[in-house]
Amino acid sequence: MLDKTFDSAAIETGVYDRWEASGAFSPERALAKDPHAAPFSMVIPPPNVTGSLHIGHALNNTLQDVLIRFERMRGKAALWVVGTDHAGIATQMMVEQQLAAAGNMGRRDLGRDAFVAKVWEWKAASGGTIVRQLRRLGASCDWSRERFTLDEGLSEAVRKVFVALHKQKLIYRDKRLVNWDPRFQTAISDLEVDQREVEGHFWHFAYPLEDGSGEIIVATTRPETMLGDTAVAVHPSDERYKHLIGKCVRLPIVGRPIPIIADEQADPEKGSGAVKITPAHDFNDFRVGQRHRLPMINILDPFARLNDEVPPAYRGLDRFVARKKVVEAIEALGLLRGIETIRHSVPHGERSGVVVEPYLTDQWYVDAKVLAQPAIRAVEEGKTILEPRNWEKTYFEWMRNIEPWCISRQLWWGHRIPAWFGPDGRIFVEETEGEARAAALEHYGRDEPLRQDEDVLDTWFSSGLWPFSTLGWPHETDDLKRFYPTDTLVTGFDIIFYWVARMMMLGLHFTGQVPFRRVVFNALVRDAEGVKMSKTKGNVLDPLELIDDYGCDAVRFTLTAMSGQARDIRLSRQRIEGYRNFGTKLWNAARFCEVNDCRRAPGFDPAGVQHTLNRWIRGEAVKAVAEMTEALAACAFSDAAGTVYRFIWNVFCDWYVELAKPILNGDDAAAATETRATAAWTLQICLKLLHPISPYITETLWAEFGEPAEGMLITAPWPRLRDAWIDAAAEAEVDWLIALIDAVRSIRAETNVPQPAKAPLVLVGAEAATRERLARHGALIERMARLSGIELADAAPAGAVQFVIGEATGALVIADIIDVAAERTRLAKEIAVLGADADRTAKKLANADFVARAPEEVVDENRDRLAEAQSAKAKLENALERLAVLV
RNA sequence: GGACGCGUAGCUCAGCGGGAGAGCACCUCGUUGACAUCGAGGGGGUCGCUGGUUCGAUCCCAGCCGCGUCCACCA
Repeated sequence: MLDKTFDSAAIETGVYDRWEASGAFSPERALAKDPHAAPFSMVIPPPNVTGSLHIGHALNNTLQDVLIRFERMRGKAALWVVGTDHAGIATQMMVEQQLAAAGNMGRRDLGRDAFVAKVWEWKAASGGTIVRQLRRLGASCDWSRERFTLDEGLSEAVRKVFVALHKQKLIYRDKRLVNWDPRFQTAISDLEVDQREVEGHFWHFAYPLEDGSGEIIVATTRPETMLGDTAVAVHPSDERYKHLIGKCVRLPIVGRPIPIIADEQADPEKGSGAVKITPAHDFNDFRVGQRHRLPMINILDPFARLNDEVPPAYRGLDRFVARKKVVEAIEALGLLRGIETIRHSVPHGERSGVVVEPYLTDQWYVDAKVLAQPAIRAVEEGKTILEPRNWEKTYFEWMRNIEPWCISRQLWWGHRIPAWFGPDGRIFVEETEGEARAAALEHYGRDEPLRQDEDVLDTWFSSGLWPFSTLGWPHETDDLKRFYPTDTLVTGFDIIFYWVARMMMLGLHFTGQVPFRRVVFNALVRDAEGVKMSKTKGNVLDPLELIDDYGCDAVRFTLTAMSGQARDIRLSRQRIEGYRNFGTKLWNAARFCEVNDCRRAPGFDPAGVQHTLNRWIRGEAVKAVAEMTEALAACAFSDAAGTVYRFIWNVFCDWYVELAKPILNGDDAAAATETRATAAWTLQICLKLLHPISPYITETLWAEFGEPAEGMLITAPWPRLRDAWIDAAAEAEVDWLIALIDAVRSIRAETNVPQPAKAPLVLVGAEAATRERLARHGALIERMARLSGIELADAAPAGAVQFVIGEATGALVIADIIDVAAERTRLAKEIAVLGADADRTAKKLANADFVARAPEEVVDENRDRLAEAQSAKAKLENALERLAVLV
């Protein structure tokens, strides 16, 4: 017996464990049943191991779970690979903070091995948070295949890929400017740099010419970099400076003579037209420096403090302290020529939040340009489809202009780069130290000490291998053969470059196949005001808290329903509440079935139902299943949610159940029996259709209303109904019934007939077919429309309120209650509307161009519309006349 | 500077060539045996603006206005 009230918390407990114990999450189950079951595979965007489930994860994983549950029910060998990402910087930072907070030794004091051990300790103790939370969300991923980007198998894949790319010269070492994060003292990739608008200043400095013949003015937003200037550039065709090219200025403070050079980099339109060149600390200046073979003076240490390349007074100063001091010194020298306050964008480390510095170091790079070509082609050729399709343009744009990818990080937590340096700096890149030694021995002819590269790889390097490394690559495993390429990747568009593009490049290069056939980008979740949720803003909605408050099913349904093609979702508690009510509605519909003994009838065949109502709902079910199947197959999640919502609430509950009541309580035992079985059958369809989105309530109800032979709902077969079960006659009849009941209800409310009062209905001008329908459903109509009886007549009785239903006119006899003036107004309004419609349509049909050019069915449709409007108008006009007679 | 997206009912959004829909909110009525986390009914929109294409434009095209995001650049 179902509880009277629906309590999500009560039904959610235990269900997940039963699913997991049943083996439903693994594809082996489907394969045992059918060894030829088509595979369907997906890999989870691995959440950071440090993470906890935020609303974005909730959305992303709900959608994946909807898909995998749907495909599983469709009988596919459905595999959803799960796992976590070691998240280099994020994790290292978190453990460092915890060490500091606990008053422990810092990372550097601890030393590398001890620190990394601490991180593993932390991972073992607390790394499982997000994984537990995924279970809470109902995610039906295959835990037996859970992976971690730093586990042994994935590490093997990483080493293999690195070494192979190195041997193919697609990974190389280079000394060039990188984005340096002074907080973490590591290089970061271009993608990890955020441009942030800040208040700043634009300082104009005069650099005196060495021969004392004058000065040249340059401008900068970073005055401290002048200590590393090695030239001043002017545009070659700039007449103002032509005579100075080749001369030198004496760099203030430093006293170093530096040349005035001609380079296109200098823009005559900007500032003075002359620009200071600091090759070691500016990306543009670096290129100028290369062109002119200028000295590159690195003036910073890894903490962005000034180093020994600058005058003693500045050494060891923080860059911002030095900045102030340089300005003061320039001013004291009388060389400050102006200060402007400006807003400009300054590069910040996205994780550290500090200003990053262009910094000259040796780093490892991937030649992304080469790897990008097949990845571009695969999308051009449709081997991988990005949805919504307009993301393909963004993808192409980035891929076609891709820059070398800096993959080394000066961190400790991550995949250590498999490169060993010999005493002379020669590098041996091999998968193991043993192989590196062997290579070194061969090269040197004797055993020389080797030192492994201290750096680790960018986290995205290992996540880039995720779709195939998790399936066992580089080994030719059964999983790899069966499940690669994966089918669909559901992810956020914010990581299209970081992750999707890299998986495309690495996947294609190492497997020769695309990593996934379809990428579906889900929206970004924002708060009700459209602001991106963030902890600092305090506008986060915690999905776990929402699950506690409204139930997992409601949260999942809300996220699914709101995940349209739009770029962002504005989530509010109110919205979730609405969908929580939807669950309650289904619960109560099931209770109705229970109370009315609508239980599955063994051997029931929907093909054989006789009663109009049952033939009708059978057809509605066919349509709902078709729509739902199409929507889910196309990842049109919000359409799917809308379809099942309407079918359950507006079709099944609002009409089928209501219309079934008189039958269930009526005298026709055969009809009642058939209706019980049909109701139970329809409820099963409802449960199946809703299950991918709201798995808990449906699984719970399935325990009572499901087919025992089909087992748990999670693995029950998706409904396959016959189109032939759509019965046009039944559809027309029930549509008519609904229209009639709607019309009566509407009139009653508009004319303020008290809710409990009953009135007789007179139908005028009903044709034979309508009379038959009336005979069949009279009792039902009386109940639903609260009528005291239905009669057929040639004319409406005086004082009745009239309305049009098909070819007939309905007359509600409520003379004792009627407000004649109000009724006249009502009729006049209706007539006016119909008249306007008729006029417009008539005008259209009078247009020769329209009749000649519009498709025939549109013209016919308008003719019908005109006829109907005219006929209805005439009937109401007649009613209005009779009303006048009455008065 | 380049790219993408969005402006439709009070709010959030769907529709994307043939007289605009949903949910929530609002108003009225209702404790009939699934459900007041409900039921019945209702009000509310020159579909951002201006042109163009078309027999016909919320829908297609162009321009403009407003909002958002990403990329690049800013000595």
